Amino acid sequence: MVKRRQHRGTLASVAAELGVSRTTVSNAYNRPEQLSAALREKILVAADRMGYPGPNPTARSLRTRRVGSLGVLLTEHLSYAFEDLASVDFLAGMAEASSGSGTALTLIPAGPGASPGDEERDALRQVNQTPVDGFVVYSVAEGDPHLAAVRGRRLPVVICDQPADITELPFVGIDDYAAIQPAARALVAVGHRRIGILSIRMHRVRADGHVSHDNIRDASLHVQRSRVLGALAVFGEAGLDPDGIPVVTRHINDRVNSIEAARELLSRHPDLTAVLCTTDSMAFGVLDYARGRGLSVPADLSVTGFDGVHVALAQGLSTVVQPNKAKGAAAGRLLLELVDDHINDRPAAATAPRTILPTHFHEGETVAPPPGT
Amino acid sequence: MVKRRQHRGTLASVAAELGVSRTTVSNAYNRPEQLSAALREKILVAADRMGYPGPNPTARSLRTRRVGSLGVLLTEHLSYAFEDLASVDFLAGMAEASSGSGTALTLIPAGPGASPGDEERDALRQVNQTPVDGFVVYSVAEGDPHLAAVRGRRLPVVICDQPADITELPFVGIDDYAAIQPAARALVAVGHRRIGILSIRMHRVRADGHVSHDNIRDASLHVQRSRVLGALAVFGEAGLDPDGIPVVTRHINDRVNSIEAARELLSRHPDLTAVLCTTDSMAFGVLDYARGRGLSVPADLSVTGFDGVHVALAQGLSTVVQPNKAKGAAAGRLLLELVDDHINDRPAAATAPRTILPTHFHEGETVAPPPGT
DNA sequence: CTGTTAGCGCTTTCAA
DNA sequence: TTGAAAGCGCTAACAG
Repeated sequence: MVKRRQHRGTLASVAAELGVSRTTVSNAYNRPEQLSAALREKILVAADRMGYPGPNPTARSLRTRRVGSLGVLLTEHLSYAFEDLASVDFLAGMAEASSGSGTALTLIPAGPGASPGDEERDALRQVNQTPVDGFVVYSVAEGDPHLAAVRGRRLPVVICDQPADITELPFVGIDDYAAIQPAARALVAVGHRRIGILSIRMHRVRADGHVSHDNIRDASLHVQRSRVLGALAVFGEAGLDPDGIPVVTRHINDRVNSIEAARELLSRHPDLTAVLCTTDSMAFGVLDYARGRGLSVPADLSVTGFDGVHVALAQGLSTVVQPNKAKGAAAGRLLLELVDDHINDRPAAATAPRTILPTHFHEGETVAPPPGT
Repeated sequence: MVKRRQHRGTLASVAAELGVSRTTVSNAYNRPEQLSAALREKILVAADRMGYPGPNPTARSLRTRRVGSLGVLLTEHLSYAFEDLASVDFLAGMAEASSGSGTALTLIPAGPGASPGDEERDALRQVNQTPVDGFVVYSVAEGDPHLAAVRGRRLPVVICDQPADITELPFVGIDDYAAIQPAARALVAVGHRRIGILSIRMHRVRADGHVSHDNIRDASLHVQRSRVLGALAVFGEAGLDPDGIPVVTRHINDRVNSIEAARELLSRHPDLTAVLCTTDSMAFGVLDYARGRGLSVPADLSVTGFDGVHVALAQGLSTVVQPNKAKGAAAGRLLLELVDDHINDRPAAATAPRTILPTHFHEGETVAPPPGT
């Protein structure tokens, strides 16, 4: 017996069928120039007839040390990522970068694992189990165990948005602290003095409701922290009492939670004349809530957002526009380069590149002087 | 020399370091109950110290024949998928299904390949190169070579939306022909007689502009074809001359193209009092165009959409609502089951399951009697 | 509870 | 142009 090497569809089985060597069949797929066109055609036809789908990608990866897919690690449940238009735009950018090079995109489920006690082991498992050539880590909290797991796996990594303080790793993001300031200034410029802030989560663990400013300062989610602090700085400079500015957060920024957050803020502080939001999704919540209460925006209440997603711009929201798609494209392209270097054993750059993309304030139509001015 | 088996970080190197066998180290990761807690801990700690990130997923996959990721094959360029809110909702559903089971999601770049001549070989390469446990094929044209490539690879497959006529493969979708009819009926019910139709592409190759009804009948994209034919049937029953109903298509349904399509339709047929669209995105294009021309909707022009994406409902568009997210979840769950059966050599069901999900018409506020009634 | 043996399917020198 | 040999890193029997 000839060592039953031709299970169902393997290179070996095709080679055996045709009486050529495995190398030759392999070459037919990977190095057309290494054999005659006629032989190549003969092999491909035979393979087709035998139902051989071509070299098994897993085996090939093991040998070549290249998978052909970039991993994307997203905060929290994967399905939230698709509900937030900003992260969808980011993914569109990544898709553009990766598909340009024929590389696939693998979305890693980074949800809180099945066993709450052993979150770290779960995270390790989720991250380590999936074959990829490198990772883009998108907007993850500082102490997230998934991030630790990604770093443990000796593969190229690009961080997008947060954590922002890991200088050893390449970074793509914006200057959140400065970016939000034009929105805050727009509000004080037209005379608002009683302003509230709505933000999505600042910590990995859920803690909805009013947050103290101390709490903000040691938030583990840098992006939200910077935006809130940036706005507070502007309000302080304008002579407002920073401590008089209520900040309400929600862990998830979907429709229901955003409306609920607006209700919490505005029913507890009915005197507010403006709400600054750290995402467009929360601003939509304020708009919805205001509509429900018969408040007119901006006559009765001014609102600003952050992100500049399509719908926000189309609806005339006054908001900070950040280049979400460009961010994804930049992160994707950078990672592709790093992967290439890594696979070819080229040394990494001495210092990790940091790309800070520009933002701008879109005036929109949801800011006006406070009522009675 | 001991056969330098400890390159940098391998199971073998950890085993050698500790003087145990590879099996034992493997068990420490995969079968905790097979060794003492103390030894396991010792191994895990040593691995950590040595910078061993745990079993290489590619090698593991090769051995276990399981990758831990589901492939999603999307029409056209990957980045379009993120621009269309309906497909984003679909992906959210898939993400929900897959992450529930700790499985990742791999998006296959199915764009028209680099070499236009050899599209088929390119498609094969893209599909065959990526390690996955199975595929969900989302809304792909009948003759698409990527679909052929997917079928060639002997892995479980679920088709979503189209092609609808491959009865050998499991299918998840809706009844497009019937689904659009309430929208068409809503228009004729209030008295519209001069109606235009806007649709996204019906063929794989780009062909923007007015299309003949013959052209529609042999469209390779079943979904669009069914929607248009379903609407035409209603109009015919209502006594309209089907041939008098202009149909305009665009290959891509982004904002710019949709507005442009609306312009083409309405400037060539200024007498139209209503536009039925086969996607919400195109309906938005009509709304935008109408606003630009000073036309009031629905007083001057009635509009209906299809998909029922969040924004459409929020904006009061009269549209057909289909359960995009549920479709993704159903397809994902089904594929997970099939993958499980496949890996455990359980035989597939004799007949491929077909899941047809329900749809409904959302009345909205963009349909009213034609002007002058 | 631990170790030995035998591959998973492929690519890659190197030699013919 | 083609082929033989040598693994890539791991896990699944099976036997101790």
